[in-house]
Amino acid sequence: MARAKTAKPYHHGELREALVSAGRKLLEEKGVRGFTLRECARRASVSHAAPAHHFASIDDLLAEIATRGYHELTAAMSAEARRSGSDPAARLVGQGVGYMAFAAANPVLFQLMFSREANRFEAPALAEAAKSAYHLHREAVEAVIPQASGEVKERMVDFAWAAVHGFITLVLEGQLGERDSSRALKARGLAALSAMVEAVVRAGGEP
Amino acid sequence: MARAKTAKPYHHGELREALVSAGRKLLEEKGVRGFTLRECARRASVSHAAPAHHFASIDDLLAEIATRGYHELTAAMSAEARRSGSDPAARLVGQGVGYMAFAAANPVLFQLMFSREANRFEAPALAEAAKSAYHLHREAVEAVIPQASGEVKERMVDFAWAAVHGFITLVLEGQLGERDSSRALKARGLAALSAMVEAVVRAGGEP
DNA sequence: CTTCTAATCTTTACACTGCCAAGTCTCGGC
DNA sequence: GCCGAGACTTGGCAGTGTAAAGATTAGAAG
Repeated sequence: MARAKTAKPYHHGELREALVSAGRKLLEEKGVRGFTLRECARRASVSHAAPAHHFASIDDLLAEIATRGYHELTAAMSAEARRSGSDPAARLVGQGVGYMAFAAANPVLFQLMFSREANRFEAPALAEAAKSAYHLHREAVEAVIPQASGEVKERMVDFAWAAVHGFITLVLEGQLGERDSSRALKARGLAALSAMVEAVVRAGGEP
Repeated sequence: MARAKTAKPYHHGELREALVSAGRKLLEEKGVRGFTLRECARRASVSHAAPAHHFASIDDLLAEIATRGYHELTAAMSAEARRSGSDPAARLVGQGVGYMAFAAANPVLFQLMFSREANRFEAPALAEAAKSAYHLHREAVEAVIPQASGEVKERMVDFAWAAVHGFITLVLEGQLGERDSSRALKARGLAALSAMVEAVVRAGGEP
């Protein structure tokens, strides 16, 4: 029988993408505990069992969302680093700015990415995506202290990441006093980044 | 009618405590998403609706668990600081050790305490408990750099906490390479703490 | 163009969840 | 002894994840 043009087709066509996109919004709105497969399906205008053909389980969808988050995070970091010129220290600060901007724009996703919930469903693609972000950071730190020993470099890579990541985590959760986390990041983020880079330079320059 | 001694009494007696205790274990076992009110009730050998008389909702129970987590965290920090003697720098390192030990022993709870999920609870007692941990830390940092300006102190309080917190978060999630997070914390935790204190002392000593 | 297969989506079903309402039991004060 | 107030249970409802089976369609094979 002929179907009216406005009727929705039986096959969605890009359901996988639609689910990831809807899921991401839902995640930011309701948090990890409020995240629901059926609601994702609803927002994609599809039956509640449709997602099963694209994701084995709800954790599978969350893993995919987290993986894309890492890709976006990596992109944000390297884009901001590129904008910061060629000075290694400036580039490291730039990467940090990109890191913060992503976290501020996707706070719940950011926490999911760095939570046990994410790594639990062992997804190789997720681990891979996380690793590439790590390597980007490692190179940026090592470029700032090229003359330092391997041991010191190792420590400074950890230290720099920890300082930035910890700062963001605490701000996002409102632990550092400020109510508006986005404003707080802008206001104090650069100071935190500067302190971090300064500490790295000092530790790396004087053995 | 007379009841055998072995039969369980109709009134539990300490159900609230039992639920908190069971819930805490369940949380570490299954994660935030696997946490279930009915399973808590089951583990306390009680009907599924019993918890309602002690906690208004599942978030209420989670908030209570998180609140106690903060109390324990504060206790662990100050106990370890006390063990570290009177030198401010040593005490600050000690507090960090206590912080790390708590996080390593209760990784899921730790993440819950510092997650956006916890902010949705809107529990005054939770906020209060978090604040007291913050003040403990603030005092320890300020004691290391008593001559610094208020502005610098402020920044270093944030910086020190961020560095420690970030380090733990990354280790717990396995981002820093190591598989065994407990081992990684012991192996590299002290180095991270030393780097942090050193940076604070330098920034506070030279205006 | 027809046919057939595989992929996509829907319907139905089941065990589970949080929470609400209405009962049952037991303790503590009168 | 009684009786009210809590503490707890049973039963029920809407919502969840996911498994099974049927409906629909796209796209290849003929």
